[in-house]
Amino acid sequence: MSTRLEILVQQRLEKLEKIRASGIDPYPHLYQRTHTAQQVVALLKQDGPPREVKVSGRITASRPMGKAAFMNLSDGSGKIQVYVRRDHLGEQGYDLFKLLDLGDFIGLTGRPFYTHTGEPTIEAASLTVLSKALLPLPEKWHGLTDVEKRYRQRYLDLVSSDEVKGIFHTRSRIIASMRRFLDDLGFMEVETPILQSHAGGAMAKPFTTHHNVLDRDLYLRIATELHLKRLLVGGFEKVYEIGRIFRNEGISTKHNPEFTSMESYEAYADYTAVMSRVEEMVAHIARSVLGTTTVEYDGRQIDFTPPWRRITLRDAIKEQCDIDFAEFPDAPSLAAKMKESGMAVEPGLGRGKLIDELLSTAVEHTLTQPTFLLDYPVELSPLAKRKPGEPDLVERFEAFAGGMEIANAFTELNDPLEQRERFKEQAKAREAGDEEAEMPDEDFLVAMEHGMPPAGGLGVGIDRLAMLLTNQQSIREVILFPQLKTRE
RNA sequence: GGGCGGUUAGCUCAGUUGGUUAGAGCACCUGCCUUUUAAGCAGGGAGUCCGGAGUUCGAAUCUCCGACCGCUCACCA
Repeated sequence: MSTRLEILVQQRLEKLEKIRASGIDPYPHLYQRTHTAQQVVALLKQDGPPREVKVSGRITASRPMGKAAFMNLSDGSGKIQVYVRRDHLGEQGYDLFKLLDLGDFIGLTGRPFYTHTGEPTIEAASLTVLSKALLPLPEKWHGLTDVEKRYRQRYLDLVSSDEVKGIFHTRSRIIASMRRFLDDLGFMEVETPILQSHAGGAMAKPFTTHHNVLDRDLYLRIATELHLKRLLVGGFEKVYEIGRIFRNEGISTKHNPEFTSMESYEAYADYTAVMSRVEEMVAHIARSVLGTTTVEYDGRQIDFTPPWRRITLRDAIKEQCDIDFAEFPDAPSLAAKMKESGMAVEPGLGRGKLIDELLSTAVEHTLTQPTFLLDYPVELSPLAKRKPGEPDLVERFEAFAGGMEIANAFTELNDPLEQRERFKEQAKAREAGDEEAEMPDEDFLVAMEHGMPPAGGLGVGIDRLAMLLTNQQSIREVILFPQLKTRE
């Protein structure tokens, strides 16, 4: 800590002591306001004689003028100007005012009025210190622009930027709107374990942790899928879970090691039913949160109005790079074709991974408008049901918008014998070095052997949906406390 | 993990070819000011120039090593 900051803190500590010395508790327990800042502004617009109000908030600006001063007081609703006058407040009250700093929380009583310039203002009759701040806040005009500091000390970012506050408010409303949409359709929200002995339900590397008393390694979940399906076995026909998922993979503008997903499962539905559900849900959320289904993202308009474009993965790849993967029944021939088209192909990849490669390198970034890609290779989807008549494919779709995947869904595999076979294939891939291959989960298989109804399942990336609906190009702008390296 | 860029006062930023004591605005302190609003006027204090090593008579500036951040590529949702 530099000398200069120490001086600023020392000055505030001295003021704190002076407040204490005058018999005032600078950190009192309770202050019951009668109005928020916004309510005071509304009150002033009404007719009738102004009545006294009691408000509280943080001092965010101060303009002293000798024996009077104006302050800006910010609370959760907005800000209101405060006028303090020695004549009105009295000697003692004005002395207390002089011991206040930017950043302090105060309460005050007074009558609202309009100044000559028309600013809604409260003339303070009494001041109460609610919390003395010891450290200075970021500069009032530019706020906090140091990106690292914004993430590490998000509270300062929030204090100094209404825009940032707005993004997280919107995120909260997106999730609330999603809950309401699902609840209204009769879905039941549930909670399943984050600590798991098998990290299944997705192709991803898990975080490992350890339970001391049981002396067992556990994984942080990489998906909620396998537990939600157990609930289908148990007889809950429409369930969903909104929760944190952990994946031990790279960090980027589109990836955080922990992120929020919504997974839902509906008995007696298939992926076509889920598809309409997704487009309706996203349109509903956009409408209820933003008032429109057309949003601007990264300089382009995205229209979420249903129906969204539907195209098979095969056709989408054909469209972008003129490769029809159906014509290449095995990995070597597909890899050869990809190399022929000038693509760098990692050796040893299976056919499914090659197709995934085509999707992510050639197709994904082109999908600005909401698009469903349908029918994925079975190797990539060990938990999805095969497409009738096309044994290499499963009934699966992914939804894209703004060049990002935002949802993944399939008709759920409910044949326990086939599921067991699929797990075996995944185990082989894992032995061959594929760390992302599905871990066989015997307990889940036993559940399925007791009978799982046909069902449609869905996973939505909530952070990415929030990015799209708030026009943010980095996932860190929609996660309050994104993962950063700790300084050594 | 690779490439490129960045890190200077509490905050936002300048800093010339390597050259005197590293500057400005906000914030802070003192004085004046009872309708201001990025209040104003006058004065003042405040720095581990990200860390370390090196080159040099002399380094915020050049070189090397390291830390962290951003963008981007690869992996992933």
